[in-house]
Amino acid sequence: MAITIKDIAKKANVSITTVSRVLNNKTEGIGEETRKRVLDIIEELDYRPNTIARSMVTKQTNTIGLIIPDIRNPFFPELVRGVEDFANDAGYSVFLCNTDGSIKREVEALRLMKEKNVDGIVFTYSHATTKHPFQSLVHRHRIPVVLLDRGLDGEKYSGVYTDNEKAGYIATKHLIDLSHVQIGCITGPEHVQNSKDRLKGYMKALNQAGIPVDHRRIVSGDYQLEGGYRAAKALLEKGHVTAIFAFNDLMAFGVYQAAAEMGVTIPDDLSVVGFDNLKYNRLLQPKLTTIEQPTYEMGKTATELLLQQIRESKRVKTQTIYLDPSLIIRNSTKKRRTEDD
Amino acid sequence: MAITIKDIAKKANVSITTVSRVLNNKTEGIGEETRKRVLDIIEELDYRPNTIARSMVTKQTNTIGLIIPDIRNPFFPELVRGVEDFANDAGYSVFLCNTDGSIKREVEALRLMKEKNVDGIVFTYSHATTKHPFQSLVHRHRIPVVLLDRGLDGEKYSGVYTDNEKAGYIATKHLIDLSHVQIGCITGPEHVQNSKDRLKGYMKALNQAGIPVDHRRIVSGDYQLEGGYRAAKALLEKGHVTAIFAFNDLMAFGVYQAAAEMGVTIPDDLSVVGFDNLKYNRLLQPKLTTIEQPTYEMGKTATELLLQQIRESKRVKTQTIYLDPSLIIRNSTKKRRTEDD
DNA sequence: TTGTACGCGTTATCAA
DNA sequence: TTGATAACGCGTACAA
Repeated sequence: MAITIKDIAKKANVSITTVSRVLNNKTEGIGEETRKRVLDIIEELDYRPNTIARSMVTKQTNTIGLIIPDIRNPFFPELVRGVEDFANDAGYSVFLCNTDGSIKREVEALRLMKEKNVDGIVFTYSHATTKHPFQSLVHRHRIPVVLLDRGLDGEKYSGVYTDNEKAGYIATKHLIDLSHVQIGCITGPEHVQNSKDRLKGYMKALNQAGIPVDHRRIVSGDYQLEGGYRAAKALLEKGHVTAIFAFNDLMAFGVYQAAAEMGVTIPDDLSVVGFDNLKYNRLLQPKLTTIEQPTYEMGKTATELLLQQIRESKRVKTQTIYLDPSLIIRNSTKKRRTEDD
Repeated sequence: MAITIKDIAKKANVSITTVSRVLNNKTEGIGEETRKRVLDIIEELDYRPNTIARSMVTKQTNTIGLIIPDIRNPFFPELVRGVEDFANDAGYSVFLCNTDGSIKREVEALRLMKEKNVDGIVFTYSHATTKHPFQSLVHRHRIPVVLLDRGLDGEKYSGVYTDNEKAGYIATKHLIDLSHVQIGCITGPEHVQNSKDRLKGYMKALNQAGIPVDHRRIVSGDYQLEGGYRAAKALLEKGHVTAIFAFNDLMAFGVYQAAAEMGVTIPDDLSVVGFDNLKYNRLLQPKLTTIEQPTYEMGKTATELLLQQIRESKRVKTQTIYLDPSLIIRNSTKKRRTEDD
């Protein structure tokens, strides 16, 4: 059998209460002498309190859940480390759960987290619909939640996001500044909030420049390389684009592939802007102009917010934090060749 | 307050024992009628048993720990999904922990897992030294462990690996078959077992072909892009290599960068073989010849072994499983130009 | 300053 | 077929 608080108590000739006090650093009501004796014995036996038993009474597990679509999407590892590092430093462990963006699995994950009695959940919410069962679940269990990266209309829950509308705006503006007019864009899945916001920014930039929005130039992607490839093919075949704004780098990779196959040269024939500034996009030739979001930071911030919410369980007012994106100009964008050149 | 087994019992006019039986599908000793009644009420109240309380008595948490160096290394997400998917399907949750390959953090992670009472641990063991505190920890707590990807000399613990020696052999053999003689190699960190094994394979192939091993052609890397870059620069500057075998794709990426900077053309001036077959190495130009290992499968298999060990807690004999690597020939390797050409 | 005793929600043992 | 009750290991109100 594992060694328990009782064993320590017996060996130190004190009650378990006393040991418990020492364990929890209760300063008052304990003799310096006994404290030391207990501490020594704890050390000697390498005793660790049983967190399960402790949780039974404290109702806390020092554990949080992290629900994401798919860790294999290269955007997420950085985010996950942000969450993990902050959580660990604060004494929390994290359950990781992949849902592949399926509502069914999101609900399962949520239930699971509840059963595991996590103290809170960081959730990258793939479905920006208010009908998501998420709402009733969270509400019924009163479990602290912070949304991350992908949110929900309104500010009903705390959340940490990149300012996606702004990002979409500056990316598109950059292309406009390079004299591009026929600017295609490849969105993420339709139900993902950050994609919607990036699209807003895209349209805003066009409107502001007096360029009419042509819906044939807006193609749905899936945030995967393959979707970017297909979308780019469609855009390039229908012609009439001199630039493409892909809503993430992965899809921009697909654009590169499609362009290569079709004999379209980047950036001479086609300018490309991506999103995320993935570490390994430096492999691309030419180097990709892209939007950088502070991914690691986002994970950290979300976790910070969550722990805050957990500790001051009184209704801390929900906060929504938008972090600033920035445009990184490299070699995949270039001034459009005009008839005059 | 959350709803408990008591509430169900009261509402169904039965004892908690009966409810517990229904919950655990005890077939014998329960009336079909009462079972149904209880089940209905459980459904009606959407009751879920408290896993913590359950764990208190069963000594099982249905949780496993997964300890890896860094999820941001693109090799690991695939591995992690393999573990996660298998574990989840079997009703287990997984704690993820990054150690950055530091022994100190590995030990911390191990302790943490122990405190969280995980039923078992999947561990990618960065330090193939028998002095690792890991040993005493695991032994003292009698906690099932399966090593993954990176092991330990000997077969003291169950483990799932790629047959790295074979992989190193076929990669090198491929270069030799292309008439290369001056073949450099960039290893992983020195204390990592899989790097040692790959090196064995490399040497074996050279020996078999009667090519003397030149230790100036063996450079230590770190399994990171940057280390591959530095090592490649060293190899190319000292000259005398017409081919490089990088012990992972990430470092092969670094080789590409170094080559580009130094005006060395792949594959005309330099053949390159990588290792891992990362999904996004398809972005490289020319496409990378590499070793594929069944990463996802490895994660699955390791978890399968672990759960087996957990369930049949009687000393299941330790198993070591080697999965087969395969060589994927693309465009980064080419027959060496000889003086006769 | 220290200790006794109860409760957390569940399973398991034994009796009815 | 069912139920009363003792564990599991810890924190804590209350008593000493």
